[in-house]
Amino acid sequence: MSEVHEQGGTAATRPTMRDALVEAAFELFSERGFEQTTVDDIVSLAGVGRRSFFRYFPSKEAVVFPDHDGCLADMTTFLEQADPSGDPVAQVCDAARLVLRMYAGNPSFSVGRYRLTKQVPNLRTHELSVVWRYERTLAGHLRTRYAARADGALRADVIAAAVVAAHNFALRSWLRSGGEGDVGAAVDEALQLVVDTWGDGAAEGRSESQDEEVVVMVARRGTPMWRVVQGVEAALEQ
Amino acid sequence: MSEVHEQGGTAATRPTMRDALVEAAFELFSERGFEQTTVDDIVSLAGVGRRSFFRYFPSKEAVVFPDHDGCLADMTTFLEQADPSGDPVAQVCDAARLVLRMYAGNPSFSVGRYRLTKQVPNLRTHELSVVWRYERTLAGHLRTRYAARADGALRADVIAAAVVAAHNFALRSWLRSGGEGDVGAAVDEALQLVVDTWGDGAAEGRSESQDEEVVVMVARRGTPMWRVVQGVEAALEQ
DNA sequence: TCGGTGATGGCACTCAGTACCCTCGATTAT
DNA sequence: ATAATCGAGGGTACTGAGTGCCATCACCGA
Repeated sequence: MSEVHEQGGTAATRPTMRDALVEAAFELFSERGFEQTTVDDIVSLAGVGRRSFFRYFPSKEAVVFPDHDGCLADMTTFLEQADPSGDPVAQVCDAARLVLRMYAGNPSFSVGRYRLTKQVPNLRTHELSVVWRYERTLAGHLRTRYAARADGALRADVIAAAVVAAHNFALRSWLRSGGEGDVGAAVDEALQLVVDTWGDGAAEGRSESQDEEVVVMVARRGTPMWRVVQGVEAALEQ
Repeated sequence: MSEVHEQGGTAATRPTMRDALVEAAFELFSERGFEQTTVDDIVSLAGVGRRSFFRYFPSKEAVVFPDHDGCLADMTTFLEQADPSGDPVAQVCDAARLVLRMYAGNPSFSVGRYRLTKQVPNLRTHELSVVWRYERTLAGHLRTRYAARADGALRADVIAAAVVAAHNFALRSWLRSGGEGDVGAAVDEALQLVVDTWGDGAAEGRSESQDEEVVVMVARRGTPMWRVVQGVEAALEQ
């Protein structure tokens, strides 16, 4: 387990300039707005050259989301190390909680950023692409775990979208409140809906394990046969 | 029911210039790529002034999605006119099918656009914001319909995300294939997963109709598959 | 001390997007 | 009929994001 993703090498050398840029950017963004702030304004406040800004951030929007690259990498390694026999839905929920932890770890920054992204269309769009990468990462994990199922890829995409939606629902509610209350509990509650619906021991009726010998398959009349077989197969052969 | 959203007034006057720009843009995009094409290239091929391009499209990316504004408006009116007593999940699925119809109504255009958006990050991001508007529209409908439930807003967001994910799963598969096969059926099948999970008469409390609707198959773990299939088949198809 | 490497600054350039103003044609009021 | 108005489009010039290229400087191994 490496450190919590200090993307530089030896701990304290790299962050200086990058952090200075982020700090300067947020100072200007919050006092005069995103679109009213030019990159030249940021670099002159940070006391660095203009060219250096684009060495650290690919665009002016990216400086608003400086921590997501590392978090995405953390999520990726987390899922790679996940137990191949555990409930994949629970695993992607835990992966989503990594993102939450990042937001909750810096409430004032997160709330400030939220207010900013809410107002600036460009930032909203950029946030969508950030969220999209998380969602694709979760979906990728689920796809490999559901590879045996005929509808595995579809299930993976749907569940990943549901997890992200539930996570964002609770997160945004917390951000809207200004960072008051227990986000962790709120996200747990929201994700519970997804786990109850899609996780192991939910849905098409593996009736818990009251016996360990019996499997119950529930299907609506008219369900295509292949779908039934799939469900039974998944339950029996796992 | 107005016409299928001819956003101009008297049918044939408006489209000329807008369509000419779209056509010119796609010709250049497909032959030399999106980023290698400037707005000046487009307007000179279309034979119009540069300023006119930005009168019709707010950005260079927007010309790639010329039909989504109208489709979003159609979706909005469709949901406004939806039966307040019908299954809201089925309604948002039908709303999603409006988008599908737009894609399916012009396969070659849709496939060309897909190949483009797959390669160009800027276009992928722009597509995300387009999809996001659809999702928020669906979620808004579900929120009003689920207003009575304590977790209504959460359910609305999760279901909307699931519908969009299922729709896009089938749509993208079709686009990847170059437009071969029956998209409608594929989307129906994908959305069925969502309806089965979240729609009226699914999951949580639909024990009231368990008699004529549901079949329960009980088997011991280790039962040969053919025996299970036999039993289920007998129960389902009698 | 020299050469290499990586981080940074500076300059110039392209191009998206916008503000402002012009032209032209059609409609309408006087 | 002429003038005023208005809407669609063209043209010019400007801002600012993002990039390519090169110079500089610090550090480091030989």
